[in-house]
Amino acid sequence: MLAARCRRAYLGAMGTHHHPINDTAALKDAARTQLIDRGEQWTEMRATVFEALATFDSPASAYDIAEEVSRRRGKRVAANSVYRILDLFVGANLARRVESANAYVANEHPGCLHDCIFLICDQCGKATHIDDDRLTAEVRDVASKAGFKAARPVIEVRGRCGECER
Amino acid sequence: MLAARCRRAYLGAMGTHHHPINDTAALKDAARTQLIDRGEQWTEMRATVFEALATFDSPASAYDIAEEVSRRRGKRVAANSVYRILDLFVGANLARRVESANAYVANEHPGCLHDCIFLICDQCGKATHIDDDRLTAEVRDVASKAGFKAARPVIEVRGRCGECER
DNA sequence: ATCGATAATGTAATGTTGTAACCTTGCACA
DNA sequence: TGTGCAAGGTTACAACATTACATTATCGAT
Repeated sequence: MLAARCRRAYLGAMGTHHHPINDTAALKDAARTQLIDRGEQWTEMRATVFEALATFDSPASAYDIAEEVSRRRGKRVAANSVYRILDLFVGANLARRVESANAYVANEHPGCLHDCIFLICDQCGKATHIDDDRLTAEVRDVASKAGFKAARPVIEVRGRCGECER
Repeated sequence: MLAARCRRAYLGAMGTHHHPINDTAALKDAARTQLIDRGEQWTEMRATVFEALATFDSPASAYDIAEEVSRRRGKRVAANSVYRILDLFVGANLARRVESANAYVANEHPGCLHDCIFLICDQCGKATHIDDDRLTAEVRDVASKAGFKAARPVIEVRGRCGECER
């Protein structure tokens, strides 16, 4: 199962590591399990939002997602409903917010709680996700040395991805 | 002069360092010089926007700034005028955008081009700015190793400042 | 000094992102 | 059966950002 696998990776090494790539179905299932474990419900609506989110290949705005969910459900779903669910997902580590894009991505390894690093291409808009616990620990450390209690590091690198750079 | 002083600090060491604190007048003067050096005009409007920006003690939204500028000029100044000038300032390193707050802060050392790290307090809203070239270089390096050409690292730590934590 | 080119700012409208308040539905369980 | 609560719907609005086009200011060339 995804979460266990990730935990192993997380505990095993403090350096950069990778997560297996998952198809949407497995990812969705992992998300469902994760949410239920937290005592939350896995409803049709939430499932649809998660699926919609997971099928975008770039960070998607809440409005993008609302549109996709509306399409899938065959009826208009308002943005604020989507926001509620996205907030829930972010809180449960099923999704992440990309601050510099006002957009969201599915967490490829639900339940893992790394601080994460996003590389966002200004050309094609795609975001890739890196885990580097040593580096994020350093960011927290620098904050801490400044007398600041870090709750949530936001590390997002804007630039050009390999594809677009070529 | 500020810029020269900063350049020395920047070239001199690749580690954490600090910049002298400046009063608004000196800061404004440094900003003016910096902008003129880039072949841009230093107009009344721009001066007012810069002053307004510099007097906020937390990151200010474009609308906050528009309001303050309106007050100072005694007539309504529209948000888009402010956005234009803020974009110019950001491009000239006179100001920075805080992505996770949709807001702007004056650059305390105009003309310096560090990647910067912000610590933003979720309680009081204040942002403090840290330069740590070693750490930001590492962030760029991690991106680079992933085949990504880093243009602009966004490193913002959300949490509690020393004041609020007490 | 004035003319013309260009840069800066104004005006109005609109698009996008995010929240708040309140209502309805459906389900669990006394 | 009722009643309590979580999820989601509806409506309205607040906050952030951009676009297109008109007007005014600035500056260099003459």
